[in-house]
Amino acid sequence: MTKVKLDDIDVQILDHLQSDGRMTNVDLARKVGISAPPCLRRVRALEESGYIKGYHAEVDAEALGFEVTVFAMVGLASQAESDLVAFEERVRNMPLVRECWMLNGEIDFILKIVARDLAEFQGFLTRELTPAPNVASVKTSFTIRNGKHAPGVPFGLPPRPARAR
Amino acid sequence: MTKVKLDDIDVQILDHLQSDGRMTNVDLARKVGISAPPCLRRVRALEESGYIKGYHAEVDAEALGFEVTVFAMVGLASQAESDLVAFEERVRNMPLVRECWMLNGEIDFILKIVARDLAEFQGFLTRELTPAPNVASVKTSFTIRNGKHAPGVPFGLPPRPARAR
DNA sequence: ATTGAAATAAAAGACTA
DNA sequence: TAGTCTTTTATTTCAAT
Repeated sequence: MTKVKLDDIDVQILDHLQSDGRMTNVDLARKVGISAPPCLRRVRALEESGYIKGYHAEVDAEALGFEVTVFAMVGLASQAESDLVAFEERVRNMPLVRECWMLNGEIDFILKIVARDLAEFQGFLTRELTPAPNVASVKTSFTIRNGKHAPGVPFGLPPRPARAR
Repeated sequence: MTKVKLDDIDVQILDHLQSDGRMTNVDLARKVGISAPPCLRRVRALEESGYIKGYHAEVDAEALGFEVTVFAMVGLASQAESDLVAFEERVRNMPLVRECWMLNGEIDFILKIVARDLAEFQGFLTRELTPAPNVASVKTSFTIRNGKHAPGVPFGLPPRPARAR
């Protein structure tokens, strides 16, 4: 099911779809230099093998009334694997938590939280996140503004930065 | 150009496209309960007014060989607005920096950095980020794994959590 | 595995209500 | 502003190389 290796065209397809997920297949095919049918087959294969996990419209949070974005650093009392998994499962059911990453070092998790306003965020923090089982510490940092929001991964780098030339 | 107010159908459209950005207009129209042409007109209006900023394929970073995701907390020497903007402009030209948020408090910026491997990240950190003008401090936290990655904003919440009922 | 052509389906536009 | 009809364009399948 999973393709063994991606060739250069596959990577170009991923790069283009990462930038413009609604590009038509004929445009995509033209840009990567093959005809439409094989291009579509490659896209389907990339989807089925999991290299493409989904497609999403990027919305303007502020314009839609979500004016509060906060990063929360969460420390847990127990770092047993089952407790880490339980915490992840819990945040998966918290709509305001948009991203959750497990970190090394002192802090156990970093969460990206999006709320309509300060009241909504405060209610979430004091009634849902802080009182959650096993949560030992929560430190929050409010975002002032977003300076860059690039999707996904940095294709188009030198695969290995040449060390000496 | 910008629509004055979004009605319930517009919000449903945004919610659906945020979850599945390649849904066909016919499917979308059916799900929100209107016919295809007005649905497409709404989508175009949402795009042109900036509520929809773009569409992106979500790719599997690890499967594609990007095994290092790091959050970096960056403090600047000068927080004059022109210097803040200059830093944002600089990270916009760093492909490994995928997101940049300005924060309140001690730390000035949080960056999400994606690299293929530790060597690539270390090279970036020591040769590009730390030596950049005005950078006073950089603290990095490596991610162990991703527990949740939801796109965009939490539609489908009670618009105001009822305070008493 | 790609191409080129045919069939199907969706998107875009004109018009009506 | 929504809906119906029509045209255009894209997607998908299939035969052939």
